Amino acid sequence: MTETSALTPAVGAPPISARRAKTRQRLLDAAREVFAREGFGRSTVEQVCDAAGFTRGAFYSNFTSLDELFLEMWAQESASMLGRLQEVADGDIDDVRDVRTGVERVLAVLPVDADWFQITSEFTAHAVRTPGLARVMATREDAIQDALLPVIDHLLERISLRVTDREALGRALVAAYDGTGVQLAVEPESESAHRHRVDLFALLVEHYSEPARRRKFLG
Amino acid sequence: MTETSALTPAVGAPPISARRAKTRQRLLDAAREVFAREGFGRSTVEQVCDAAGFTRGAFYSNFTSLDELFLEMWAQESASMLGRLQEVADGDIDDVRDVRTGVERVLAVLPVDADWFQITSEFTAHAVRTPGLARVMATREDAIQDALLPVIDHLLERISLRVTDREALGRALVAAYDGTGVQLAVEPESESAHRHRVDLFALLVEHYSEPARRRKFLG
DNA sequence: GCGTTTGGATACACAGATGTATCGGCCAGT
DNA sequence: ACTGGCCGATACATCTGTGTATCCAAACGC
Repeated sequence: MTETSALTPAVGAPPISARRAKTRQRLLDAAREVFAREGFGRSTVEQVCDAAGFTRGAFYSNFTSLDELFLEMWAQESASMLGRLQEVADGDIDDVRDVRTGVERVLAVLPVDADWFQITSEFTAHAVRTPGLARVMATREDAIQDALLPVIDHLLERISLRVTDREALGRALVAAYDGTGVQLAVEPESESAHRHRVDLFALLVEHYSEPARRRKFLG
Repeated sequence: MTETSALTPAVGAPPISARRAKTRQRLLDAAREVFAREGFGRSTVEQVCDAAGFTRGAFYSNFTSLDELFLEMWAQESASMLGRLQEVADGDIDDVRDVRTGVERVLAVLPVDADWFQITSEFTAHAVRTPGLARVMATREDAIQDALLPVIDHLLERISLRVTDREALGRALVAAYDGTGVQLAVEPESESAHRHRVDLFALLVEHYSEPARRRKFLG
């Protein structure tokens, strides 16, 4: 279900008071922290409540299960990421002169912290074996591509390039992001790991683009 | 001195009887199945024992914790994968005429099943927050590269190519493997997902290689 | 064959997590 | 202020998993 930011009270459901919204958010924030530290499977309701400064009563008043909390936290964080991506497209890109600087601009807004990688990684594993969640994951892939490609388009236009195969580029970038994420998480603070990530992204973008003015040569 | 039938007589440790080795293996096999189905964090000793057809007594007689069992299972599976990779290098490659067929040959021996992806994915997350295990992961990366690159070399030699930047290619391939693994797991049985994986591998190999006979042109 | 040893089964004591039922304080609106 | 309802705290019953101590049977040496 995509009852994401709870800004839209479902019809028939009681409206959410400001107080309630605040404790919900504190629980969500605490959950992110605890899941990252303990792992999703090993986290307990009580740990989350402790981290949020509540007792379990607050939790059961707001959520029915850890799974539900996890899902909402995930949706929130994903939405936030897509929002930041959008800001790159809307922001000032005059200083972007080549593919690399464009790539770095994009990567700067994506969450690189190990915490988020761990959460994502476990969620993925969890989702794969949970039919309902598998679709959430697939949807996420699509959403990322939908948000990412316009940004790429915009940046490439700035340097007179155009994407040749959007589908392939989108998939490859998502894969590259996930794959290099593992390496970044395993060897944190490694400068070379980050450089390799940028290299890989730039390579992909360049491979799937061509000069904007002319059609692709055949022959 | 009746230290007769020990397979690996670790100094100080009691030798492992054939019977013991067999139950250990049954537990290890069961663990792979249960971890994939339930997730590592949510698996219990009893679930593993049930799947293996034992009681918890057998488990505690052979392992001290689930972590230990997990680690041994992981090591076993990894070793098996590297072994199969080696077989590709040693096997008949006369029919490999281009990069794509070589890539397909390699990918065919790597474990593509969703089970293994899930296990790996959770283990990675787990390892990142467990200092001792992080090194195991880093070592695994190195081991994969060490096993993979000679195979690549061998296959490329067959079609008169040579690798230009081994380090970069190794990292990129591992990242591509992990990254596309997510996609394959999320949309199982998708033909296009597999094709995209092959495309990505081929692209990387081609980008990081050059004709074997001549040195790289500069200028 | 026959003890001896080895290895897995059984039983138990304990720790920790869950979910629910209930209570009480805090913040509206008048 | 007063009060009614919301919302988080508290207490309890229950369940599940763990680890260990002990028992019993099958395998091995002589």
